[in-house]
Amino acid sequence: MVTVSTLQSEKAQYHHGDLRAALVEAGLRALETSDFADISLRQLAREVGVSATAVYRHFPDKQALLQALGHEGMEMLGRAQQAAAEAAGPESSGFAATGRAYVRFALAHPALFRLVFSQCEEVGDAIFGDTLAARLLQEKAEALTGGDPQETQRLMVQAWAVVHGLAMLMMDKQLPAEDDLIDRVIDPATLFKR
Amino acid sequence: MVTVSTLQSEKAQYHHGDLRAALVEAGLRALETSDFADISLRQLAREVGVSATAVYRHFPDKQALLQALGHEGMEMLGRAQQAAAEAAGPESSGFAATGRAYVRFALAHPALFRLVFSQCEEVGDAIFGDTLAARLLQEKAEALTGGDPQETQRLMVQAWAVVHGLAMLMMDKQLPAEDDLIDRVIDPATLFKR
DNA sequence: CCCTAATGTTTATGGCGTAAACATATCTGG
DNA sequence: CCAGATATGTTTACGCCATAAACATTAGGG
Repeated sequence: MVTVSTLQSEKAQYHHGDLRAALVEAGLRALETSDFADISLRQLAREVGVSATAVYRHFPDKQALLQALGHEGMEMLGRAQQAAAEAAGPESSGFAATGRAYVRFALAHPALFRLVFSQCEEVGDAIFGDTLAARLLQEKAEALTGGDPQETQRLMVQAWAVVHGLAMLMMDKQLPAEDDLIDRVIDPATLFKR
Repeated sequence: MVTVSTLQSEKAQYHHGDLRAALVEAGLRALETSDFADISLRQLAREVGVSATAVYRHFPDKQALLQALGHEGMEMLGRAQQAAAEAAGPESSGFAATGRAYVRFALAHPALFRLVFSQCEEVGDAIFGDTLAARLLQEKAEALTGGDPQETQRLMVQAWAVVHGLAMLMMDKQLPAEDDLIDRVIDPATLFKR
């Protein structure tokens, strides 16, 4: 329990050290137990031990803080996808593993997942941009369509929509959040066989 | 412009007539232009011309008002599905028409659509319960699986997930909200051929 | 080494949800 | 027909929130 930038005692210091990072960290922690609609700047400030308005030295407004949290979440999701793709190896079914990782991430961090999609308009680009998961999916789709770009795009959108919809419906308790249902819905043998 | 329960002049009356219905109506109107996180009881009360706390004679709290709005939205969505199913006729492709109607409803009333799924846990039951759309979908799914109930359920969940995910991703600007993309993704010739 | 910019704090404003006490209209039974 | 009782609104009040403005402290570069 030591402050970041100095070796002084733990006595209250006027300057925090790295308030911005501390606020983001506190925000991510809050999102593990609260919906993002219930996050308050004052509460985060309190948790970090700083006055309510100190936040505004690092973020122009609440929206900007939420955006930073969303960006953080987006990178976490991207890393989860990447890790799943790597763990699955380069076989063609690796794509399904990334789909399952997508849904599991949403169920493990629902508030953060929702925040990501309500704050960032480029999640797809970030996740599908130039990642292993993206290459797996595109490879699979192209193999099935013989290279037709229109059809390839359709397959990729369908795949994304299925996992995103499944994640949403499970988070919203429209479907039971059960692993075997996830596995059955994202089974590449049925989802991509045609 | 006449009050509901009396024929008196339009002068301010102590009693409103049907405040509950007026609040729901105002709420639905507000949801056409604002996200549901931004609607306030005080604003709705103002619009209806009543004191801020009058709301509490008809709803225990804000959550209850939102729930009522969600219920209303759920029925609107159900009617849209039913209408689409009827308009498409009983051919097997009628199912696709209900899917397109689902996505178009979401894009036409995004705040209401989101509210429905954040307030009601039984949307699927309400929409898929005993409607024409539900019968079309189940028929189609059973025809493809030869009656296997497990497989039928999987197909139905996949179908719901695709349209729900597509709606969400388009609302969140992750995908362009274009009609021809909707049509291509929900084409029964590709979505259900296997 | 001082002074300037960066970073925090205090104070203030207006909006919000909601509880409590009070006011008025409608309904219901004698 | 009329007196409560009940339903429905209003006023007032409280504590929380986001945010703006003015002020305080500190760190770091000429």
